[in-house]
Amino acid sequence: MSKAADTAYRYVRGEILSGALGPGAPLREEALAVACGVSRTPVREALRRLEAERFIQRSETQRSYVATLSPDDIAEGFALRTMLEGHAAARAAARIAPEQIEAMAAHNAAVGVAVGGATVDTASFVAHNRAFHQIVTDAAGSERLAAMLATVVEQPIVLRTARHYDREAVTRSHAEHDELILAFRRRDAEWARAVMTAHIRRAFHAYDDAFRQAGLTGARTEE
Amino acid sequence: MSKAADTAYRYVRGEILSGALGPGAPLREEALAVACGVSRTPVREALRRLEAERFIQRSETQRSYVATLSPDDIAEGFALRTMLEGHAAARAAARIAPEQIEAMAAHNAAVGVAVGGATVDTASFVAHNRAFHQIVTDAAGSERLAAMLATVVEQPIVLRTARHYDREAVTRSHAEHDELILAFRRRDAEWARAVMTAHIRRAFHAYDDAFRQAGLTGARTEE
DNA sequence: CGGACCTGTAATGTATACAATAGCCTTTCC
DNA sequence: GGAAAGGCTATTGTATACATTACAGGTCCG
Repeated sequence: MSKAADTAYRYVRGEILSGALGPGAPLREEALAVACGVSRTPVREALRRLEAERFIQRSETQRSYVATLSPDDIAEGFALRTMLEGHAAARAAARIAPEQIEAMAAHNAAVGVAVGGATVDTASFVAHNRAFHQIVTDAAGSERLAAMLATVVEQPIVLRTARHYDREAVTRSHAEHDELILAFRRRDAEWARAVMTAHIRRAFHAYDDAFRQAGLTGARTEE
Repeated sequence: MSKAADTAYRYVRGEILSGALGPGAPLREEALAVACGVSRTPVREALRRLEAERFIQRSETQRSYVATLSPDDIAEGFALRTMLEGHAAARAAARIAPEQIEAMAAHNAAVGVAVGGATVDTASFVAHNRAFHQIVTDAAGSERLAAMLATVVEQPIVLRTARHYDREAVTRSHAEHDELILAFRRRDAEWARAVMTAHIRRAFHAYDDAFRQAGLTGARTEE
């Protein structure tokens, strides 16, 4: 995407992920255009892209709103992420380069520092956790898969700013990352898939616990 | 989408699926605009949507071309479709309405007619097969899942016009559909998932065989 | 003779004006 | 006073003009 469209995309996406625009908030093209100093044309392009990525929903009358996720939507999002990221780990095990494994180890060492201090360094944890997972997605070598993951990975980020991470959860996360690295070193696709699957499932329940604690209706684990 | 944008979307999509625009063909906005009697603006919107759905790829310099799929892309597409449609079947088993099951049975009866004659009625088979699978996707009740499936289901349609279906393959397909209906009647999610998974995997190999027969490089089953 | 740069041409990116449509408020009639 | 209908306003859809960027061809210099 080019300059103005990219500006609009990042602006709207940022407003949504930061929580400045909550679920259901209306998105008027003209207002967004003046807010980020471009014309409506690139704003429209950004909105359509965000719609494809499920950040935005449109009414039957073509008006745009920040997406509202039901508990089932969230549970389903995690179910899809579990499958897709497990699959990505299996593919990555056969394709990942040694340098990428080292980069993952470096990011996970940083995660260890972030969760090992007196208080959990949430910002650092989030950044290195994201980078760690991104390497797996990249190593899987499937753009289609990467695009699908993009629509489910960022979904629950809104809550991240609202809560402190549970130390036990992030410590487990760190250990699971280490095990994934071991699976990659052995190039064991099924091991990698299993570790990643368990990792995302545990993250789902950690998220769900925090969600309920925040006084909202939790997602239902079905099936 | 509104009128002009929808016109452009269907026009370009149709040209790609019909094979009139082969893989790698350049897509110039102005030319497409005059071809379907609208301005560049709705054409651009259609191209961006088709890009999100992976029908179109863009060069680093922002030019648009009909997507070219490598053998690994195709194999990966089927792998994703296997996972996602298996998941859809499992979800559908818990949610599908009796009328939907009856509709599936009706479509599969039509499939039986299409594949049981002196020659296979390809057009009828394709139409009813598609409707059958669409009911499963709808019954799964997840728009996100439906959107993901849309990007992998149509992928290999280009070849459908070029070959006659193998009678054994379509007959098996018919039988597998029947078994899926049985699983739905019992509301057995894991049975439904297993049947659908096997169904798509078999379809992949049928596709791959036809692909090789057509003198092209077949997709590689990896892992 | 080859390569690099520069210029012309053609494509895409952006802005803006205009058209169509949906929503809302007001007004009018029962 | 309420409900329905009509017009006004706000928002999105489309077209077009202009800006910007990339590709290609040629020319100039080494």
